[in-house]
Amino acid sequence: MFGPDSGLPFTSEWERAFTNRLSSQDFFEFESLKTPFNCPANTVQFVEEEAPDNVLFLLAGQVKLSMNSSVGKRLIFGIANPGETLGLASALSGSRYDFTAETVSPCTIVSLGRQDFVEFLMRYPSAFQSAARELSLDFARACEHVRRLGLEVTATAKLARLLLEWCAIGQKTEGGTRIVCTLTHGEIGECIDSSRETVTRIFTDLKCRELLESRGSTLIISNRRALEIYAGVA
Amino acid sequence: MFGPDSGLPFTSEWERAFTNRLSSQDFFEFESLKTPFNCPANTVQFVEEEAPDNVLFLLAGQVKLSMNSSVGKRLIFGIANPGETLGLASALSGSRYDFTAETVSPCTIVSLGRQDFVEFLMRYPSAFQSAARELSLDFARACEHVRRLGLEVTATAKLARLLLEWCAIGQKTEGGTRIVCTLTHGEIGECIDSSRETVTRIFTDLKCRELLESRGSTLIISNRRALEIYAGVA
DNA sequence: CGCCTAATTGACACCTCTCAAGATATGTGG
DNA sequence: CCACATATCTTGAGAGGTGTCAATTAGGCG
Repeated sequence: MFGPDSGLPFTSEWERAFTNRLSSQDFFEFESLKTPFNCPANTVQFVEEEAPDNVLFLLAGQVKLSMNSSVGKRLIFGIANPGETLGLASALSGSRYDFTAETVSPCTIVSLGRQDFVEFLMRYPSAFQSAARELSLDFARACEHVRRLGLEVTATAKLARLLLEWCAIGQKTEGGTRIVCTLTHGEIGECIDSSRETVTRIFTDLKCRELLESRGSTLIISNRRALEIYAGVA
Repeated sequence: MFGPDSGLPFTSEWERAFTNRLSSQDFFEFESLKTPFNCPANTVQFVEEEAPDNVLFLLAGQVKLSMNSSVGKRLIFGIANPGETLGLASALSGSRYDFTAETVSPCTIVSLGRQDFVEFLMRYPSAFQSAARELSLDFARACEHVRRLGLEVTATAKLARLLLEWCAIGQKTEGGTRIVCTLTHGEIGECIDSSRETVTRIFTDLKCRELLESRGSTLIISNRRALEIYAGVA
């Protein structure tokens, strides 16, 4: 398995933070809690409203976090990347999962029992602090989602805001900011609460105005400021 | 000030949880961190995007939590009641406030410096756990808001879902569930991302269908199930 | 090459926003 | 108690954005 100096990826930032402070014995205790596994794409890890038995640590792959209504409508809450923790809020409060988690690519995941996880955190305040920080960031992301859905009036502004959020983690080049987006138009629509067709129309419009370029799954935004102004993003 | 057995209200559930486990000396250390004050209605406590210098504990009164766009649009995130902590996520991560907090009635508030608060939590894991639980509930509430805005299609469904959420904390009587709502139609609109007029129209419609009664600031929902079905709430 | 998914584009309907006018309620001062 | 001011609610009419349905094209993969 992984050790403090193994060089293998840690499950998340907080794990790296606290394993550095553990003795070998404590570290092995933590290791014994881990149950890693691999799974293919399109596998549901847990479903919203389910009781939170486990916390998941995403080592490799991507996981789609979504909310589903009984009438079939779906809203994509976000895409989790390696290093992120899934079901953290539910683990800490014991309330049911807030969203559904489904792999979008083959994943390596570590699963910890909720009780074991909580008890472990109680013994290592620095680990607890890191977990709390991650949870705070989850909260901030949820707030950002509320802003995107509720504060922007038109679908154009919502999409522009989403693109600008993606820019924050995109790669900056001389030609602009590059974003790799493997989502379909339909899925992008589920991120901003609009239809597949509307996303297509807005993309076409943005390309005509030279605010956006796309090559395959890569999006390029040459002038972020112009995009903000055109879409009237707050 | 307040002591473990003073009988006065505690700032929140987590405070009650951990003060019971503290020695007198530790308790007085916590007390020394507190800086309580009173303030009138319509006072802004902190603004979104501001650096989080303090954590606030609401002892009495109500505080409106909202998000504002640069073009004047506003979204009401929620109303905080006595016992709730404001700015908890920002305190733990250090990132800027996610929303604006403004009193809607005269309030009694305890303010703690962010650093003092975090250091205190690090020394008392049980307090930390309670704080984490409250933060998790904040996260769940944010998710619920995302659902309300994004998963429901019509304004009627969004409003119905909001009413049903309020029912959860409302008073159950033989005639139905009673909710005290001091928000104006315009403010309710800001909760569900629709206009003042739309709220009026939907309220009128619901009353005609006998799904809702209103007497002053009291709303009565006699048949929650019927409301769910009519609005097609997920 | 053929199939299948995704993207594209157009037409139309509908919900909701905006604007406008008026009614009702609440509060204030004489 | 009345007159007035302010805030909130109510209702109607028109316009615009977006969803839905439908038909076609493009792209990926065996």
